[in-house]
Amino acid sequence: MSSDVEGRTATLSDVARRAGVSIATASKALNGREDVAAATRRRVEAAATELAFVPNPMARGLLAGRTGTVGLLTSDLEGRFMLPILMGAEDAFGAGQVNVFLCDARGDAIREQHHLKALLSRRVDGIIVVGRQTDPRPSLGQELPVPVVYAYAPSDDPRDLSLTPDNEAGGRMAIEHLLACGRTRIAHISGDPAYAAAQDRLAGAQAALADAGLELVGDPMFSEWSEHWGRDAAALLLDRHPEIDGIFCGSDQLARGVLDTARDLGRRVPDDLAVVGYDNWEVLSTGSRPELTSVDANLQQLGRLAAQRVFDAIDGVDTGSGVSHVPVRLVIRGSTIARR
Amino acid sequence: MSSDVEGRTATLSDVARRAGVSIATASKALNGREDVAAATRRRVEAAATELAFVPNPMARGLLAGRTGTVGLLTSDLEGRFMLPILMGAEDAFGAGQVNVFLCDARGDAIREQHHLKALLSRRVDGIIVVGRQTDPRPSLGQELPVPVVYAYAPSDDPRDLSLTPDNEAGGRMAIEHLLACGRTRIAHISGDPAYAAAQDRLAGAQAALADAGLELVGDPMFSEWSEHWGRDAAALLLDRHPEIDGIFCGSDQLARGVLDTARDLGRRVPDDLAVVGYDNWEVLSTGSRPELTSVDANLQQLGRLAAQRVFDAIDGVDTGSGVSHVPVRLVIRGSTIARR
DNA sequence: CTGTTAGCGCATTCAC
DNA sequence: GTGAATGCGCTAACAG
Repeated sequence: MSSDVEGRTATLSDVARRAGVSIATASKALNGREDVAAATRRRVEAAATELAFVPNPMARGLLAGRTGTVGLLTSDLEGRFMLPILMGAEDAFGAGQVNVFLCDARGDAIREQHHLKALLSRRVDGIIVVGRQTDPRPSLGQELPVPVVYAYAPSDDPRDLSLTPDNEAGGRMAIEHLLACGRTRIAHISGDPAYAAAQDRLAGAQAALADAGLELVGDPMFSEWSEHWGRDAAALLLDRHPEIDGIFCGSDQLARGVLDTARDLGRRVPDDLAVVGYDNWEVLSTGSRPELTSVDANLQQLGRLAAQRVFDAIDGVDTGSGVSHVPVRLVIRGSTIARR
Repeated sequence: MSSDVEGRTATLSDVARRAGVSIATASKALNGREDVAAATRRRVEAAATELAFVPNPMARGLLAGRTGTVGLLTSDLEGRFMLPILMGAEDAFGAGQVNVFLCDARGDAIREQHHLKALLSRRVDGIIVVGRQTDPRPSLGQELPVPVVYAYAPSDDPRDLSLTPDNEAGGRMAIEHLLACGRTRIAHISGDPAYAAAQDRLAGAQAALADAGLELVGDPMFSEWSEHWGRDAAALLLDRHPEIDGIFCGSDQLARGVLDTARDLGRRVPDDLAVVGYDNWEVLSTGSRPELTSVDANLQQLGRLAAQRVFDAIDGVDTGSGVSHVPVRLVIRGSTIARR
């Protein structure tokens, strides 16, 4: 910032004047076009460096139509799922000289439209739409002038490209791990049954049990995604089905509640009762006693992938469409396998 | 997006043509300037609406020298403090037609410089620097062409403007509440003593106790910001000082650990032991049994304030400098006052 | 009150 | 090889 011309930040014409050439030549030289003499190019480049010249992206964008920016349109920044996705996306874009506009719709469709307009008017090159649940959300439509990728919450229109965690695989994985730990009398506690996430995880769990010739003990316990419900549901379940030796929970909060109740009832975890959570929300999963085995949705990876897809689409690569399920992984801790 | 002209997004000249006026008149009408006949204005506005006209910020910025964008430079998106600040800032800016560039330095000074350059080359009108601790951080310098406000982590240069939570007031508040609840034998458990936050909260607590002619019971217990340490520290404290009737914790995680230990030892909360946490991290503070009284740093408010300061500075209002301490508030729940 | 003119900073024809 | 001219979309002067 030190070598500005008269306090302004340097412009291309400043560079041209200093190098003793025309604006057009300076432009060509700096943009690496061929039809410019090597010596001239060096002079221009030197001048640009001395003036700390940085092309004005607005002037450039006005012509080119490409801005090197993308929009991140989140439905609601609150909630723990946004952040890792945001990080992944920002990371992937940042590495590619692209800057990210962050827009938070606060769960409001009107505001979302407003932000969408703002992003388009700024001529972003692409948009990632991040939802806070894995339930399908309304598509932004097919008429947009830039590629759009939906992350976490898939679009309800199959012509769109969506990336969402593979909750069914997560459910399978949790059960298969419990089975591998020798548990056969397994129950399931989850949150709001209206969530696709709750249903998908349950479906995966039931499929895995069926493969082993087993069934859930008791009915799946649905209510809300809270620690309180985890405590209450566990008390009810263990009272009615004392034989239970494993519980798969639809979230880490629920699992924390289950651990609490298990302790109250004198059930040792993992010896008497193995517990698996979901989300791998570290503050919960590593703060508990014992620490919590949990399914991790690889959200940061999901964010990076979404960014990659947007990149590809911008470059004209066909990225396909439909809902793509991103693999999840199981993080094993003391609530299923005792530490020595 | 439906009424675009020939597939392009509508431009001012499209609007002007449709309204049967000149471009300049259309511009004036839409920008609310006075010297336009009411009827003309209505015609232009109608045309703009029909064409879904949105002014191109790049063209606009090219003239104004102002882009209507700000940079949010975070040291590390991870961690729970960023999000509310981000939300507050995004909210405040979004309301003012300003869009936010999000840059995450990942705790790396090199990457921070790189992002700073990118932001400046995009001609942002201002920058908010968000740090993840309340310890002073290196200033970006005084030579920047745009106003900078530091949020959460203050700058180490008093010529900069910084907003940071008033941790000392938070400490005072917690103790005063415990005193008001009739507790007089109060201990303190905190995290890493190298954090300014830990020291400031302690200082506030000690000052409040001194005002009441009291002292902390035992030494402040410092180690790490974890639930595990909360459990261990509480066990140690209650063993050595069984008379303790109140514990002020430097974080909600610590407080959760304390609650756990209290239950193990058969101490009823809040009857035998009142517990105050810090941060009001809802997943922790409202999931516990009983729910946790906690100091809330009003981070969203802090983000909004920071945005407001940047606005003011952009508009040439003198925003002063130095570190400004944003008030905190106490959220009272069952861990200090029993619910009926 | 309205329209004409000029120019923000840059990349791109097209003559020279 | 180089430079003069044109225009991206818009707003600020001024003239009518």
